[in-house]
Amino acid sequence: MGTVERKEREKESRKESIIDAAQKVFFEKGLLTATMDDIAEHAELAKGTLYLYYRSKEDLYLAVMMRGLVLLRGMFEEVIAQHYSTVRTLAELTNTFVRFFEHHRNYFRMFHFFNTPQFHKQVSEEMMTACDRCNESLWSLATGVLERGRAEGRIRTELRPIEIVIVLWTSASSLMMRIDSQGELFRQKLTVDLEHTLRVSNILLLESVMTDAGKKELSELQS
Amino acid sequence: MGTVERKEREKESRKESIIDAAQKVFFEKGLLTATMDDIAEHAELAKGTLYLYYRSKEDLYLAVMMRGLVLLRGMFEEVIAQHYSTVRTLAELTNTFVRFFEHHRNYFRMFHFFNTPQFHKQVSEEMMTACDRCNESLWSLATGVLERGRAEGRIRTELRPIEIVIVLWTSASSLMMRIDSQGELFRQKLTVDLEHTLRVSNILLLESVMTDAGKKELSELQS
DNA sequence: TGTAGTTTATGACCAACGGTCATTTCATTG
DNA sequence: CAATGAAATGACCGTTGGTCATAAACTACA
Repeated sequence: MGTVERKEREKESRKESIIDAAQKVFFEKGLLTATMDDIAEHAELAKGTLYLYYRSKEDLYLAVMMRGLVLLRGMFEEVIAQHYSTVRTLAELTNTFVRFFEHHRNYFRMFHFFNTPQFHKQVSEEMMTACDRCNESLWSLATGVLERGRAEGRIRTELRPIEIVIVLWTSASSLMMRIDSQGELFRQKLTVDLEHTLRVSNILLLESVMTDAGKKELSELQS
Repeated sequence: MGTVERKEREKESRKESIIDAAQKVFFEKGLLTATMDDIAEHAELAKGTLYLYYRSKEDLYLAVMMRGLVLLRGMFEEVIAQHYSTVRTLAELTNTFVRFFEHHRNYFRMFHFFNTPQFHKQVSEEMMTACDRCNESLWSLATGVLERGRAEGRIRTELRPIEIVIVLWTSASSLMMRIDSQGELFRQKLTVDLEHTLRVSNILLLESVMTDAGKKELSELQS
């Protein structure tokens, strides 16, 4: 009598196929322009059915965004699995984040709304904590590396590892967000290449949290 | 026959009083929750009248936001007028930005939407360029200081002054934005004091764009 | 296989809201 | 005091997120 289990599986796969549809629509139109009717049509379901599986449009949006977080975490894990030196690992993690931005921009864009104040109110408690957990597990990969670097005397101690992650992540994200939305404007009106700004800024930030030993190793890596 | 001039003045003051009403409502409810009916009521006008003066809700929002930009620019100008040394001026500008965040948080919050991709589409061309100009004039205050610092050999040359401004501004803003929306969460769940993170991160960033001479002067200022 | 009972799906419907426009009100002018 | 033009109004519209009474599909058991 595996009926219950089968139902469970079916429910799960239905949820997934709804996310598939939502992803297509959100990627194409963004949060504000996408409509639930639109998603329902892509999912070949009635609108009401969507609400049996997700509490709100925003919940659905976050469900898609979490796929991006999981993807990025996988990329981070791959880097760490290479067992580079601490300093090199940090540099590679930074580059990986930039690569994620370049290759999976649709997912990256979704991260922005997670920081929008008004956005949170539309989201269910469960989905919010699920996202928080996912985000935390991502950051903890980096804090792990930083702790090792601290023990090795490569990382300065003014900031805790978690604080360093926050600074690096926040600063890189917001610069990439700006590239995404205003990159062309900056290039044309101010002749600024924000991609260049991003690369240099990442290096400067990394340097700024490293001891002299760390800086030395980092600069050797650049060449 | 100053009729035309008087009409012009009246129109201007009507626009201002609409912004007054909009400001009250936006401060209280934010962009998404605030409604045009709400603003109309506060302005003691019919909703249709608002649209005689502003093209859209978003235009109105930006009109309020620009007050914040102007206010901040004034604060920056005051700092510069003190004629501190270049390094000290930069440090003071950074602190001023943080102070603006602390004392005028309602304005600061509005800055966020300016970077939201979907947001731009609802905004009229004129309002957009007006904001751009305002923002530019703000940033150019800082680039001016940085250029002087460069000439004095206090500022590194890997990044152009405008790029440095972008990095400092973007990174500080996004950290403050996070403090605003998730500060308590971080304090409770990760025991992280993001205000502390912000202060240190600002110093690290400043250091990272300075030459040794600049760094020396900066560290003397801290004590 | 038939039927009672339960789960899942549906789409007409609702309320809220941004924005419009025909109509009215007000001010200016000669 | 009309005549003319500008400014203000609010009923109205289309869109959209979300709901819920009803229907369809599926399960379980006799």
